[in-house]
Amino acid sequence: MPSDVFGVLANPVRRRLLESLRDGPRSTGELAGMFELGRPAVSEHLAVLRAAGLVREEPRGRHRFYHLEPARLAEVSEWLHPFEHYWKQRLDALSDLLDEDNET
Amino acid sequence: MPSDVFGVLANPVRRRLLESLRDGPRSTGELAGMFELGRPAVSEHLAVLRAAGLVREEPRGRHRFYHLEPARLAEVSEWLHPFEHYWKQRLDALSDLLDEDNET
DNA sequence: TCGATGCGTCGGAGATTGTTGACGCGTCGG
DNA sequence: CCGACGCGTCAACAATCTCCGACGCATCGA
Repeated sequence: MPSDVFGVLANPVRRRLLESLRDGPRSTGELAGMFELGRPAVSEHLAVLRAAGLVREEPRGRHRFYHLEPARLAEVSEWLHPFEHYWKQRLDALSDLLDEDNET
Repeated sequence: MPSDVFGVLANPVRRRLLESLRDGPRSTGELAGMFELGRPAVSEHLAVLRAAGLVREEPRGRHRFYHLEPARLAEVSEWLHPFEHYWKQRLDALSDLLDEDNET
């Protein structure tokens, strides 16, 4: 039960769950059908995502729909930012070498 | 031995190692001194970072200096990008809501 | 050459994580 | 009212991570 966002994203199933939810809310069974995993496993992953505040659940009849709540992903983006400057500097130097008469 | 970048970043010690290396290359012992961890543990973490291509090692006498190699962090940034658009939109909508009415 | 230093690596103990099957609870259709 | 459905949760096992002490290898200083 990783409570920190980085730990949550370390699992590929959880990343794919978040990607799927970008297209709109999905029910548990719908999400579980996308993986070759048992439904309890997917349910656990959804619980982890929920505990981390990355999804919100909306009970609807006997289904439970999960909505994307990507606000906490900003923590990752902020951690990444100081490095971004570094690698973009390198990429810029590279593209300067590749085409010198093009400018953006 | 997580080989994927997300798994590597899941560990707080490895994240702090990368942060330290932003200020310039450091030797193993220098890095190990920053943590309340044994040197073998730090050495293992550095091996993980190296296997993921996030650091480069430069042997120098009996020391081994580690350099930051943040290029692969771009994978995380790229994965994050589609969500970034989403959460910035949500934050704007949130401030709009705060202006007119409140409700729990 | 010899001892000390800096480091990686191996084996194993302990903790954490991932997955499954079985079960219970609420909801819908007849 | 009753059986089927969708779902979460629990106990338990398997796999993975993390850490340490012990060891070996290369390098430096004397």
